[in-house]
Amino acid sequence: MAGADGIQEFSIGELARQFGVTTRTIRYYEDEGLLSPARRGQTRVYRPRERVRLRLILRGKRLGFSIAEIREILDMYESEPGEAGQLRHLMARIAERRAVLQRQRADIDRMLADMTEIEARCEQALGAMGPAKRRAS
Amino acid sequence: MAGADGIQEFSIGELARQFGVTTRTIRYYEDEGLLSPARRGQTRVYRPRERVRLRLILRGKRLGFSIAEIREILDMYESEPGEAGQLRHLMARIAERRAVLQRQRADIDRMLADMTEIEARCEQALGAMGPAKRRAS
DNA sequence: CCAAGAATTGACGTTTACGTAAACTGCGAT
DNA sequence: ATCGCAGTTTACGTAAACGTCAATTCTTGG
Repeated sequence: MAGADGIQEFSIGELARQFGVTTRTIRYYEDEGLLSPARRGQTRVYRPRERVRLRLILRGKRLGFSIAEIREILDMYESEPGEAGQLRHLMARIAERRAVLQRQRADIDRMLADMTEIEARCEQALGAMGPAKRRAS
Repeated sequence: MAGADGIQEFSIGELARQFGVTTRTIRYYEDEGLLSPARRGQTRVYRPRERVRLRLILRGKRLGFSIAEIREILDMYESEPGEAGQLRHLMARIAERRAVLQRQRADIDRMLADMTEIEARCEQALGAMGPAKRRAS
């Protein structure tokens, strides 16, 4: 489970269990260029860096992003301090992504507010219902 | 575009333009039971209620929900004050949905924080770059 | 040394969410 | 009348994101 030295290593199966996905999924992400684990012989070896990447991938998935979008986001995380033009381009992409995220946040807030409202109506309906018909507090 | 009386009506094409989707998409949502517009003859007529539903559907899409999840959410919005058991069940589903939304919100906040950090590194790299290499302020 | 449980590659299957094309209908303007 | 446009149904096509074998190899505890 861990290398002889201090840094931790994981097999594909361990990673799959930890994150609740299948090994197929992890290999698929590699095919799509989102992961590139080291190899010991023929076997994949995942170290912290790849683990972090997988965590980011799954975070993106929970937000509904496509593999292509996630690839773009990952590229942002490990962009080298390159040339000025590159940097400006990267900052533009960050701005776009930020805009999408903020819209999603607004959507979530609206939907959460709606849930709260519906919930209140439910509670009120329960309250207005003869206590005989209720079963809990 | 509007009925003889006060309430507004829309054709499928108008709705598609307003929301930036295709008519195919709107018909698909109907096939999936998410919309059920009135009919004038054979032609679909959309009134405010269906328009609101479409707005909710697209909000759900932006958050990455599947058609099935969106169907569930829509069901919550127009649940009739039914029986106590139903109400409790509905409230449980609301709680689940709220949990998902809150997790998404947390994911978004983390990602936004990351974007801010990356952006800061970019700006710093630009600043540390000989002003000769920069092109804007 | 050896059986059994992981891992690997390859390939075909599946579901979701529409896109796209064909063939037809109804209607308002010319 | 008819031209053209918007709408309708039916049906096949497709890209994305894996699922699901199958055949093979690795490696590891006993």
